[in-house]
Amino acid sequence: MSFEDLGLEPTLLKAIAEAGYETPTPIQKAAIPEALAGRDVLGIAQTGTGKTASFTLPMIQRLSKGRARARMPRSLVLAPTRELAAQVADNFEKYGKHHKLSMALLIGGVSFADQDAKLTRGVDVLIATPGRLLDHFERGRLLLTGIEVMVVDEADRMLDMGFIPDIERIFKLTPITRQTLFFSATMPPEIQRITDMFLHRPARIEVAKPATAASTIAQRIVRLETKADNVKRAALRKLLDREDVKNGIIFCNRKATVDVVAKSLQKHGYNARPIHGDLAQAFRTETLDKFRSGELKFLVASDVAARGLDIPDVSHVFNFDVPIHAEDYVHRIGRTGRAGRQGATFMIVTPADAKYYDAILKTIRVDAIEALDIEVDVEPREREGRLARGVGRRRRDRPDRGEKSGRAQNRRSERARPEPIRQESEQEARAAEPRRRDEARRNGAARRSGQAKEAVVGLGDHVPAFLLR
DNA sequence: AAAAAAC
Repeated sequence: MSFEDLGLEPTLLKAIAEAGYETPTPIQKAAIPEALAGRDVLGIAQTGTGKTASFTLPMIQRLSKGRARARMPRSLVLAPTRELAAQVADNFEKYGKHHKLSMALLIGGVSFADQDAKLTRGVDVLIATPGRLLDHFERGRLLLTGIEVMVVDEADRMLDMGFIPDIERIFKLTPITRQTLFFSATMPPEIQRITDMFLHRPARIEVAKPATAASTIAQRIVRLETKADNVKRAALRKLLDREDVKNGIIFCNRKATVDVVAKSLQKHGYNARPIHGDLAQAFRTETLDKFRSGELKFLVASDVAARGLDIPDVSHVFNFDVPIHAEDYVHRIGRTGRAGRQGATFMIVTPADAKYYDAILKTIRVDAIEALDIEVDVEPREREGRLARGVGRRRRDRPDRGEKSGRAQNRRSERARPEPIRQESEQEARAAEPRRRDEARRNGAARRSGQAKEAVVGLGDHVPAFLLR
């Protein structure tokens, strides 16, 4: 079967051919005809399955007829992270090159005015992260009543990130006549509830996971006797030197560790740059561009880069820290060995990581990881790296149990909160942030005091997993 | 023991 058989028009077929694609992937085969017929689609698929094109192609075809009006976009794509949103925008550019569709990318960290100017001119395709989209909406710069097609990408990740109330709200701002294309790698109950509520008789399309890690990825670990970061960094350098690395991603659990490791590697003469959510968006974009083009060899990353990012051809993945959740390990190592290529991964494991490492072994094949001996001639420095270990990091408040209302507790704990030691980050300083944190605290309080069965305002009955951790 | 997302 080829793209010609899916019902796509000649101009699109031309763009697909020019991009070098010949055969549609399973999700494209199944989803494109349904979407072209105007049906809602529920796609259960992971990244790497060709899911982005399965919604951009039919959208371009549908939107090629008609014109956008000022401040009333005709379609909307929601993505969980800025990088993923930008990637969807690239996809529209690639396949829409022979159409004159207008497009706007609404993500945080970049100029508001430019985005607003585009909205004023009218856009066919709006691609956004939920926060910035609602920001524009609340300022009255945007109407969602003209939405013909709405796409939710990586819905289960949005759930993890606490975006579901926002998604629900955005759904309610769009007309019920819209076509909805909804994608998620898994279907936890809360996602099921959303699809039951907002999708109309969807075509349910489930595709197999892309080839599992074990086959093309060589997984190895390095055991260290200490968790001291300076020793871990020395071990990392040894690894980088002994391997023939074309390019590699080095994952750390904390943003502060990402910064320290990247700085340290640079100091030792390695071509490395950090990427995580506290860095300026321009820097994030630039770093990713350099990494994709080959100008940058080592990307030191938080889990912002673990999922979904389309970076073809990474030869190595290094886990500087053992990820706390086993599924993150799978996502991290999945950055290499893509499209049948060979990939190599290494992870530094210290005695303190035993519990998390065991959980990972249970998730993947137990015999899949090979241990490697590395000589490290560096003495552990325990006191070093205050930031890297999160000392002085602002703690999330723990509301007391008791009969006080959630609101009263919030006010009390707001006052009791100690001054943060380090400077507030970009996100933490946001004016509306307390709203979401209040919600989280209220839900957390209800849960802890055993009232979890009561419906939770704004989140439905389900308390997202990240609130319970 | 975390990260992600809004001037």
